[in-house]
Parts: sequence; C-alpha cells; structure tokens
Amino acid sequence: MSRTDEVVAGVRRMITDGELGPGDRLPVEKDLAERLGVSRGSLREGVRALTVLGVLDTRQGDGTYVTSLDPARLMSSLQFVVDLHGDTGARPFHAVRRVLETEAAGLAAHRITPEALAEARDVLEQAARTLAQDDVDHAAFIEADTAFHRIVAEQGGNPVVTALVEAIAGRTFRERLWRGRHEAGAEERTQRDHEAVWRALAAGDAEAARVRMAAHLLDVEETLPGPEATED
Amino acid sequence: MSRTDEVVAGVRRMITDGELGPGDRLPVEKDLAERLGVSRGSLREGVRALTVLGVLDTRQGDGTYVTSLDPARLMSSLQFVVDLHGDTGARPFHAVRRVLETEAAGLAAHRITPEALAEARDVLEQAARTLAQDDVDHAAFIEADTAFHRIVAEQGGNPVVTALVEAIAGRTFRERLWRGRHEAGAEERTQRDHEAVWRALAAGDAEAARVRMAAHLLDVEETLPGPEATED
DNA sequence: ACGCCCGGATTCATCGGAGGAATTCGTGCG
DNA sequence: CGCACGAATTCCTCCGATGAATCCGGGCGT
Repeated sequence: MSRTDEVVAGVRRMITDGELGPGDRLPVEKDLAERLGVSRGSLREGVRALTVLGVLDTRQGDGTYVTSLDPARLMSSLQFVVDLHGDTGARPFHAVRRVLETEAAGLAAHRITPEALAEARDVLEQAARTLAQDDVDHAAFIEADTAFHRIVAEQGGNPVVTALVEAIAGRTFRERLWRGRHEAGAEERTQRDHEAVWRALAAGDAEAARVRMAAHLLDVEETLPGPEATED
Repeated sequence: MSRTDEVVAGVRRMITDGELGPGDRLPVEKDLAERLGVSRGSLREGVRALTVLGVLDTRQGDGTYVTSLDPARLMSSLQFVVDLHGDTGARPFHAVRRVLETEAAGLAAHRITPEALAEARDVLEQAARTLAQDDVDHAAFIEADTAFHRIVAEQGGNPVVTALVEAIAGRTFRERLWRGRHEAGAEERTQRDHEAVWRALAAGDAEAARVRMAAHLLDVEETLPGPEATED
C-alpha cells in the first residue's frame, strides 16, 4: 500500500468515524502529514485524489474542507470517465440512462411540483419556438432538451438517479448524441416525445410517463453507433 | 485552473486524440512534466488522481500505463464514494441498484449461457446447504448471495450496468445491508426469492425474471433505514 | 547451447526545503 | 464607523536528492 493510499484511507477513516463531517476543515498540510506519517508531497497526492473524487475541496490561502458529500458532487467524477469512451462505447451507457430516466419519469408523475411542471412547460414552449424559426438554432434546442430531461430526473426525487443521469448524459455525451441525429424530423420527433412525457406527468399517470420516456430514449438509442441489437 | 488540472486535461486529451490507447505507456515523468510545462510534483499529483479514477496504472520501476478503460475499472472508484455514505443514505443507492438489477435480470433471461445458469444453480444449492446447518454460517450465505447477484448482473450483458451494480452493492454496502436483516426467516426468504429468479431465468421468461428480482430487492429495501416510502 | 545469477540502468516513490500566490483577519487611519 | 493596508495563515509550485522495484543484458556454470 503506497503512502498516498494510506492518506486516502486515513481521511476516509476520519470521515466514517465521524471525526470529519461535511463542511469540516482538515488540519493544515504539515500537521496532517505528520499525523499520517507521510511527507507533504505524498499527503498532497492523496488529498488531490480525494479532491478529484469530489470528497475534499482545497482553497488556496484558506484550507482544505470536506465537501457536502452529496451524490451529485461525488458522481461528478464519473462524467470524466464516461466522456473518455469514444462513440462506439456510448450504447451501454445510454441503456443505463434510459432505464434510470424511465424510472425517474414514473416517480416524477406522482410527485412533480406545480412549479416544476410549469417550468417544464416553459422549456417545451421555448423549444417549439426555436423549431418554428426558419433557421433552427440547434444549440438552443439541445439546451432545451437538456433542461427538460434534467427537470424530469430531478423530480424523480432520487438524488443518486439524478446525479448518475447527469454524469452519463453530460455535455460531451449529448453533443455526440445529436451529432448523428440531424436527419430531417429528428428534432420535431423529440419535441413530440417530450410533450407526450409532459402530458403524462401533468396527468399524474406514472405508467404513461414511463412508457413515453422509455420510447423516447429508445428512439435516441437507435441512432447510436454500435451493434443495433446484437445481430450476430 | 491548477497545474494538476492541466495534467489531467492533458492526459485526457492525449487519450481522446488517440495518441494514447488502452495498455499504452506514458512518457517518463521527467519528459511528460516538461511537455505539459509542469514540475514533476504537479505531474505526479495529476497522474495519481487519474490512477485513483482507474484511468492510469503506475508500476514502480516499470512505467505508467493507460488501463483497459473498461467500465468495470472506471467505475471502481465509485464504490469508494458510495461507501462513504452512512446507513441513512443507503436507500436511494439501493433504489438504483434495484432498477438496474431488475433490468439486468430481464435481459439475462434471454441471453444467459447454460454455464452461467449451472453456476447460479450451484451457488443456490451451496447456499441451501449453508442454511440447512444447525449453526448457520452467515458470512458464507452473504458470499453466496453476492455471487448469485453478480452472475445475474453479468449475464445481463451490459458492462456498464454490471460495473455500476458492483460499485453500489460492494462489500461494505452489503454488510450494512445484512446488518439489519438478521430477523428470523430473512435468509430463507432471500433463498426462495433467488430460486424464483433462477427458475425464471432457466425458463427464459424475462418478465418473470424482472418481477422476481424487483420483488426481492424491494424486500431488501424495506429493511433499510430512512423514509419508508415518502409517506408525506 | 541452455539456464541461472548478478549488477547496471531505468523508472516510479518518497522525502525535505524554499519561495510564491491567495485568502483571512486584525489594525490603524480618515 | 467604514475602508485600506499589511501581517499571518494556508495551499500551490518548484527543485534536488535518495530509496525501491523492475527490467535487461552480460557472465558464468553445466
């Protein structure tokens, strides 16, 4: 076990033991290094690793703190590794996205707030206006698409689901997604799919919300490269 | 942007640009540091962070290599952050596990190999023998429980699902899970649930496999602490 | 010729120290 | 009382040196 691993394990223990909690400040580098029996260099490597993982947050001139440890924060590092995969590997990731967002849509049907419902409607109307223009602003439509999906995922009420979806369907992933979807009618179809999901949410119909979201994401998935459906 | 972030971004770019691929060796610390315009210390912090994320693998006396970049490898860091959450935060994680494993069970029904089916049966028989003893070996049963779920998840055929389930339902999480399940009959019930899933898989009945797995995991979920079902 | 041992070269791991940069907070002035 | 200034604190970056693990090729014996 390397010194750095000892640092990671040590900080982890300090958190699980309750010595450190969200928002708490760590001892200064010199003290913590001495306490863990490592040099400042090794300590910094471990702290940096935990920073990348979203566990710690260092601020120059201030100190090192434990983050909120929210799933959203902790899963953000996942986006990095997802984006590392090329276009060919996108399919299994999108399948996970589909399953999770479908579940979230079903849950959201029963618990979506009036405010979120209204916001989702506004997003859809904005998207409709974008599509009505002669020269469609594709970037703006992608923005609206992202916003709609985020609202639904959030209203599912499971922060882990929200964080995972956010990590998988991040910026890079979505751009890849739409790169292969510029055939005629793709955006209009997406718009109709979204509206169908919205109606199901407004009606509080969980089953309809599930089916609509699943169908929509299956549509998207078919445009991805890779084995269509293991046709071997 | 800190020097370390530049290192992470630089290596990421080298990978996405195709300059580096799985198994490839990175330049030695001195050269790479010079190329990225940072000191060896900063370089090491960045490389270490990528090592923790499962992207790089350093071997003393040999060199630094890009890993296979398999989802299983890349998601392993997720287990660390999942385990960081206490018992109270386990419920949303388990909900994700339930949804993903349910999907995997449905997929597995159509594509499980005879070998995997036989291995799963062996695991279940082993578990049954464990339960038949006067003094039940709980650790052995947990082991069999883990093995059964892993086989089903793997046979779902989606490596991302497998990796996520593995990360969420890791060792620490499972131990927490069973800590609150030592009431009489819990293990026997689990065994019956598993056998029902197995029969569905053997019959190639995807819907049955889904339902059985979902019901089993809902059972488990009810024993977790936290809001029963948002009864507000 | 073949296998084994050993020593040098290579590479990462760890350490210690020094100066710089950003933040915080108390002090003193207006 | 408000504000600017500066000292203290803390993390950031760099440099050089030593140790540890691995790899590779030469030399030796059989």
